[in-house]
Amino acid sequence: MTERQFEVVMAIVFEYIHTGEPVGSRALSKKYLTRISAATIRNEMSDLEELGYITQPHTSAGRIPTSRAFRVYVDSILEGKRERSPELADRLLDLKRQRADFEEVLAYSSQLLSRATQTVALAASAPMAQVRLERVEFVWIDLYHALLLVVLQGRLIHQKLLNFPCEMSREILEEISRRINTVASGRPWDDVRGGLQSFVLKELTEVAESCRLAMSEIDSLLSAENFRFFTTGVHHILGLPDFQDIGRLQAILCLLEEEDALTRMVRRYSVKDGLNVIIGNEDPDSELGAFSALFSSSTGKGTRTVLGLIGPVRMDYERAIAALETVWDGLSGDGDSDRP
Amino acid sequence: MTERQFEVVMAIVFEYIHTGEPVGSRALSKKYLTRISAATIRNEMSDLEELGYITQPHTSAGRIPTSRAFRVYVDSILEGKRERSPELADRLLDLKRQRADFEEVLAYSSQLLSRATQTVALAASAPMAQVRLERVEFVWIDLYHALLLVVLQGRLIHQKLLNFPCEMSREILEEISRRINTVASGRPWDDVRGGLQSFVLKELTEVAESCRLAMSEIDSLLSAENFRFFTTGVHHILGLPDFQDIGRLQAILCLLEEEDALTRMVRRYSVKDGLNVIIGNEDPDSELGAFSALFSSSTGKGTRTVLGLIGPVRMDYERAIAALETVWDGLSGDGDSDRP
DNA sequence: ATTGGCACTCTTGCCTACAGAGTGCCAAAG
DNA sequence: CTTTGGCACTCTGTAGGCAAGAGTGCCAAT
Repeated sequence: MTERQFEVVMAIVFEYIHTGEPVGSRALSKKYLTRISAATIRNEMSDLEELGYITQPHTSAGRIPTSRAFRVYVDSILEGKRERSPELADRLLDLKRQRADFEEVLAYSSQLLSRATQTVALAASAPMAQVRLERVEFVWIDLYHALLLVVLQGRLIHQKLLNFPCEMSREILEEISRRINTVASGRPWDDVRGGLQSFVLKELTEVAESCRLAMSEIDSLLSAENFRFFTTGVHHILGLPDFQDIGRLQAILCLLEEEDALTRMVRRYSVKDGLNVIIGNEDPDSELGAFSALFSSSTGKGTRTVLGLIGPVRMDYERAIAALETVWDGLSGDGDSDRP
Repeated sequence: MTERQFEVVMAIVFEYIHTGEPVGSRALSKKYLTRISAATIRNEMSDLEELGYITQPHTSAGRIPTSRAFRVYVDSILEGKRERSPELADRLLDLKRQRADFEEVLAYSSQLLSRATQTVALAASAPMAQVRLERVEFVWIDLYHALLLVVLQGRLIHQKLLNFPCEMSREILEEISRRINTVASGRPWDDVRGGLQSFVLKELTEVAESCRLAMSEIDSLLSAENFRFFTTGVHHILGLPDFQDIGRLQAILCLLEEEDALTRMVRRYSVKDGLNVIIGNEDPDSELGAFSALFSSSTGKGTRTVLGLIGPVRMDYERAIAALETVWDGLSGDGDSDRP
């Protein structure tokens, strides 16, 4: 692709993002590429169509960029340096000042991002296999129930109400906590789970069944699948002019309502740390359909954190990327040691 | 309103619910009221329009029932006895068998109801002012943080991560728990909060600020406003033929995403126990717009539980009411003493 | 009080015509 | 060989006109 073809692609994507309508050669020549005439641009466009960067909805309409063109556009934005949008800075100060529960911070980040970009925002975190336990606690409720609390590094807390198959006194629960904490505190769960299981079971044979239950619940709480999601701003995408036809909206709503689907998506598109951009149906297996997604993710202290947004393919990537990076900085920043 | 007018209203509503189109006199005469002729029905319809039960979208179109007609229709359904739909019974067995966390049961009920009715379902619970505390527990995290657990009757657990303004040792936290539990266990929070506050503060002056924080957090956890919502099935209402026009959808999505708005609505429309039906813009202040809502609610053991669904005004109330009652029975049933 | 008949009204779908926008190609100029 | 202006062609979207269909309102007869 020549330098000039690149410029044409960039101009087409830019114009299309801002108008939503097929872009004609004359408009390009007038608004962006005044040096070259419409006829020349027509020739270039003809070539670009063959190369798969643009398409015509029908003969004698302007051109629409394909996902390939969006990819070029987005990559070009990502290459350059962006400055963080200053409007969000104030809000981020609040976010850092209130040293709240990390889950609250996630929820707030999601809200912030959604409002800033007018798209659906999504924040999530999940423990990794290498996560280190701070402490495990059983809060006795009654003879058959206890609340299992797993405190991870960085004040992340996971919990589950347990229903034991046999009677469990307060003392036995304390005994189990003590044993688990002795072995597991400060160590990666993956390293201790094997030894711990046999150790606890051997010592406490009369409540073995309940112990096994407790161990397996800790296991599933700490499994890498166990993302906790915060989605915000679904109503924003209803207002977009792109989605008159409701079918696509329905598809994305189904996706957002099903935690399994979200998990699949997040696991698939945040494999490498940092900012990932997934465009429309660039990947035919994605469940995004006519939507694009940006994900920023990182792994720290055994916890995987993801912040992302989902919007129309024809979204203002420049603004979206800037907003995501700003909020991400606030979320993962080492402001006051609130986070991995 | 005469007996025959009532029949006409019922027939119009029934037909409109099932076709979605204005109902003409001829169709009524043919399908529902074969004894009387179309002309007679036209006369009745003319009267019913004056009475405000039906409207014409334009001259020479069929009639559309107003919210007043829907009210008559729904009241007539509610008067009769309904049998519980047997298809849901199997699922409810599962729901009862797994004696899970009450919040999990709520979430599952919401899913069940949503799937059964193809509408948005909503389940919620909140403590009442008269709620009795089972126990209060502080789980020490570090010198400045603890997890506050408030265990209510019926194994309902509320929690909040606290961030203390001064150092709090494990021992002090245990001391505070012990004091609170001595006074508050098994008693209504409203009765003890006043005395408790001064009692705890007097004894533990050096950590007074932190104690005050803890007390006020318990207060807000137990405030009647503090509903926990589970909404499911938003994608269903996108498929409905009624909402081509996206504006109304956006309104309802905003409502569903904002907990404050949901709380307002639930508090307003579940004042009396049992089944409440709110129709379209029968109440001009409601934020439902073009939607109807059914709410079933009850107060038991100091906890208010609400199960409801939101669908188009033109919804199949008969099915919806049956489904809601079935799931509600399962949710609030005394199956195995899991609930208020 | 009820009913059949008839004129009137309003929507919907369909066809045509037409303006507008954009391309593709060609021939001329650089 | 590249660039450019010109021109014919194609497709969309909109507006107007027309006919069919559905439903009402009214009136006179039962």
